Amino acid sequence: MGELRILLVDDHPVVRAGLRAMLTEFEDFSVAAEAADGDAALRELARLRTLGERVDVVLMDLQMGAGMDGVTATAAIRKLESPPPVLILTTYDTEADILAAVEAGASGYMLKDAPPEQIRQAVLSAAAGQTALAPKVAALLMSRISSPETALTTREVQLLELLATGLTNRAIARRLFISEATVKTHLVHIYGKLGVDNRTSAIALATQRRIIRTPGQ
Amino acid sequence: MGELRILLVDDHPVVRAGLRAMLTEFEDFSVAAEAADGDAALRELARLRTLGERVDVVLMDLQMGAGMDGVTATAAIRKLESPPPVLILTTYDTEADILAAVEAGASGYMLKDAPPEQIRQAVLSAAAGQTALAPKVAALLMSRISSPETALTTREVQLLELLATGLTNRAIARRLFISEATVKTHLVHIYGKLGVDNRTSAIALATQRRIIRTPGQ
DNA sequence: GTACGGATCAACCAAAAGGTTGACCGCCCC
DNA sequence: GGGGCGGTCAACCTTTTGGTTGATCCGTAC
Repeated sequence: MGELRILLVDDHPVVRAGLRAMLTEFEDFSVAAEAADGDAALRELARLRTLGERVDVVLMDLQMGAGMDGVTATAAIRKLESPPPVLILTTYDTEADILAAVEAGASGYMLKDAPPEQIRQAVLSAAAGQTALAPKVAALLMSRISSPETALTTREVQLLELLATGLTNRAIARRLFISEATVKTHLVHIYGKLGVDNRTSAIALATQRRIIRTPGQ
Repeated sequence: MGELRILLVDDHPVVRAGLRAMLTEFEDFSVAAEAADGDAALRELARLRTLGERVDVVLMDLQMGAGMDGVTATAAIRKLESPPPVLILTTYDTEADILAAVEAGASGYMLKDAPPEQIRQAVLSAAAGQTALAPKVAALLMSRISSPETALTTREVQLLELLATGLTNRAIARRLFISEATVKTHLVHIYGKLGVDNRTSAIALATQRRIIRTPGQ
């Protein structure tokens, strides 16, 4: 099928340069375009299509400093007609990131600390319509589907969000028009599900897993 | 002085490839060696010295997946005889990271989302024995010295970081080899400076003000 | 050399949070 | 229409945290 044409999406110029160097060195890869965020990626894709140029794989970071994030961009790309496969290449292997990416329609999920050969293989797999998952990611997905009982209820997530802003139990109770006893009950449930025993570790874990946004917005 | 010889320290092969490509493209730079963590960096430095090879600048990431972290490595390098300048190149611009790096003896602090030209300039500055700071970083340091009474001490920031990981006072005390009483004293000072009265709001505020990074690393 | 600030520790008390048991209600699902 | 689950509440007790006062040690700045 000739050379593989790739669209690089990452907000770090250093990383884009690295991927370009790494991918074009040995294999028959070429970089069709680069973008620093999701919006730019969609623009580039549209531009290349009007020019009649092919894009075989989109290599996408999830965390972008500004502009559209990688998950949103992936979902948008997958809604195009005959969309190119999107391979996620990111730093973090958190549950929420992975689940969000897969839900958005990503064809694979690789980590940036992977050796070049693994990344090249993943790009080839994605281009061939196959799924490419980093070993860590695959393991996490497997363990996740086997234990769904740890999921928090919406009320519990709501509590967790207020918790993260630094409110006391009494303040949370007043905010939600419930009693302090109920707040404590919810917290005990939350701690149990997250496997922690105090509010700060609950916040730390929930933030890590992207169950809530970073404290104080 | 001829070409500038650089030691790259970053746990991501992609980033190392990017820096290599970016730095060697136009300027008279050459990559003396690469390392994936602090231990490897020290080994490479020792190896190059026994070979009589010069290293003009160490380009160092702070966050390493495994092995010795960037701050520890920087401090270790600066303890060598006639140590090369260490230029930090990392993703985060939080107070905690910056202060730790400066204290460890870094010659500069740049962010990975900086344009290539800025990074090249910073490497040149560092090699010339000058200090190179990203604009954001410079601003933070300025504001800190202009209002020292509300500024947290490095020890306090360190405590705050441990706090955000969900550790109890006792656990923090053990981690830092100090008594629980001292931890409580520090916390009271932190609360006073931040204008809060409990640990969760301290974390929320410190995260908002970018004194620390999002909890749980 | 002394004054100051950072870091360390202790003792003490008050307040908040953590943990347990048990209970009631409303809703949805077989 | 009974069982399960999510949400609500109370009483009780233990542990942790918050707040205060006061003290020592060690650098550095003046």
